[in-house]
Amino acid sequence: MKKGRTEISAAALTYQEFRNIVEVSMEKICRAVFHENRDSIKIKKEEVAVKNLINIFNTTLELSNTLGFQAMSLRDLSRESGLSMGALYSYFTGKDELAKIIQEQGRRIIGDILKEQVEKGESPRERLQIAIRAHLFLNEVMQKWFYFSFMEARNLSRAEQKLAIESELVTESMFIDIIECGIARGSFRVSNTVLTASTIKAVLQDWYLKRWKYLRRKVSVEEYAEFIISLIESFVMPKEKRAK
Amino acid sequence: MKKGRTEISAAALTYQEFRNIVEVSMEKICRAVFHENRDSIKIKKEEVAVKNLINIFNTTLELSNTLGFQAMSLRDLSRESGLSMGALYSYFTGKDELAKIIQEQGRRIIGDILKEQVEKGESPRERLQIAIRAHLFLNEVMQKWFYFSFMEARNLSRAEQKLAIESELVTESMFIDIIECGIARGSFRVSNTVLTASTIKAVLQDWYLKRWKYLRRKVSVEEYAEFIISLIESFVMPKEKRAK
DNA sequence: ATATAAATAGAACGTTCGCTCTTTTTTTCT
DNA sequence: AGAAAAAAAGAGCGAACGTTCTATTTATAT
Repeated sequence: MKKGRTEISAAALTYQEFRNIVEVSMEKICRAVFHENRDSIKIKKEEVAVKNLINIFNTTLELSNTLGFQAMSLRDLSRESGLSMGALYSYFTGKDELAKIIQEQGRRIIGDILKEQVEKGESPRERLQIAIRAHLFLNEVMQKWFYFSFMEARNLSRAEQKLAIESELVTESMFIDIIECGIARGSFRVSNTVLTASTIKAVLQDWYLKRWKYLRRKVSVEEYAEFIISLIESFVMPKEKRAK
Repeated sequence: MKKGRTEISAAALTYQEFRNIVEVSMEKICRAVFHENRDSIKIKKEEVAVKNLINIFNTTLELSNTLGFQAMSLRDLSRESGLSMGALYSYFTGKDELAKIIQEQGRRIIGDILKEQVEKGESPRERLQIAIRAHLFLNEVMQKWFYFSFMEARNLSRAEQKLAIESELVTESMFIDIIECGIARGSFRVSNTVLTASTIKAVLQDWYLKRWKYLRRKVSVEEYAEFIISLIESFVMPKEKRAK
């Protein structure tokens, strides 16, 4: 058994297993984007479209993470992706729509995977642990997307901003539900459920916002996950219940 | 005594007192900017320069917080500040320098105030409480600056980025020192000092990164401060030592 | 009141941007 | 192999940007 890992959540995925799930999701998502936007995408053949969409999304995330989406010109994207300006415009109708699609599809992957994972847990404690690990592993695997999503939210349309905010609150609600369930069952004791859930989100978010820091210090995502779990459990659980 | 406020840190400032300190600092800082850049600023009279610098900085922060600094054109800044393009360029040599000056002066205010406040505390517990409150109160008063500083760090020069990172690490070191001192005196017990300090920074940062959330929920900065203090103390202090 | 200095105004310049459109290249099908 | 369809290429367009420059207005001093 891994250091610091409690037996209680053996059902949860490891980080490696997570990587594969997301890898597969990426292609599925690009295929979905292709089908949903058949009218605006000028490409007919699915294989060609999916291949280039993956390229475009990845290159956009790469460039946006260093320059910012605004500062990234479509000429930059053209050069780095190897596609001409004309070719790019066969895959989306404009720069704004490109950002919109990336945001939407990312939210979809994340929502699906998180929900699926958390439902595996049975006790509130187990669900809390799984939720923290799953969230952090997602942050790690899709780090560029999370960073992009957070930094570029300002430049979206009002409607898109609402969706991003809603998405944040839904994830937070997941933690609120887990905590409330734990309180009802007598295993948790919390002074302020909403602030507690909000704080959990904040420390999880730090993983992708300050990745340079954790990289420099050689903190692994598993190590960080176990630390955050111990921090939160020390706050929400009476000491005698925390023994393994 | 305020709800949730422990007697131990009566020496710490209230939020209102904090507001005044920063208000005064702003004019002092603009006066310093004027004197330090006398060669590049084309304005001769100090009163005129200081008045317009305050205007320019505040308008820039206002616009940058909604649009982003990149997306803010100098024509936007001209319109909103009431100064013409020509006038603007009498106060700085270019858009990049404007961002640089704002970052530098903000760091200066924050560094000065934080250090001064924390030195007031005597016991590690008191210093930890003061540091958390001071940091949060600063985040609140200078919220637009913090948001600007975080969001626009990518677009600075390499040298400026180093300074921003260094500044983050210095603040973190302050928490590390407090915790280590607490451990040495036997009042704290922590599994990982660096990660603990890092986590404190993360939850403090959330206050200005997600201000919309706390505004909507009507959480006051004082309430948030007391919550974070209770969270951190439950993690770093054995239960028996936390009694008031 | 007038001359001088200081500050502001805003048109003009060169560059780069998002985006379009026609031409060329590649692929597919008979 | 050759015709038709699909995809990629990249020059070109108008708009907006940062920046500069000269003309004009405002303040100061004699």
